[in-house]
Amino acid sequence: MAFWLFKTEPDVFSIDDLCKFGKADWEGVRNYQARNFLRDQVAINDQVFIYHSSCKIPAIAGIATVIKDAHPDPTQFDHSSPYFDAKASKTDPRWYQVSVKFDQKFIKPITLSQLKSDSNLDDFQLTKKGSRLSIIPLDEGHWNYIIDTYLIKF
DNA sequence: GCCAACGTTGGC
DNA sequence: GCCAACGTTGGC
Repeated sequence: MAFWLFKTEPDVFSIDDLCKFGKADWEGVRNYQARNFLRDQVAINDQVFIYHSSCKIPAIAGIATVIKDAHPDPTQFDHSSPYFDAKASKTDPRWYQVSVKFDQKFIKPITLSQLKSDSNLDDFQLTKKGSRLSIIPLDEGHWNYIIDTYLIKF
């Protein structure tokens, strides 16, 4: 089992949407490095931090679990989709998605500001300046550290 | 294969 | 809305 952070703009798709629908196809990833992670490494049962970006308080908002590994992202073939890609074909798909299920929404999101000020997370890609990757791997140590340190326990 | 121009991301 | 950082494109 591996650990990941998936970015999403909450105005487009939020942890609340994932909670409401229960599961989702993680569509619309249009960056080759992120695509390669999705296609080659993300596996069923992997754990995923759902991260809200481009919003008032950027933060890890909850957790999801991978329920289906890579398959072609159908929005690349859909002319009416903002994710349409004229250079992709069904015989030679360019973009992939995985499917995730809702696991939990944090009562208190773990903010980027918190993570950035933690020197134990200096080598976490998310906290690095100019990090734009939307699918970020993290090791089990980082995953557990973040949960143990920042998740409010009840 | 280099690199300038352009486009996008995303924090602030 | 600004802009730094990064990714992509395309001429040469």
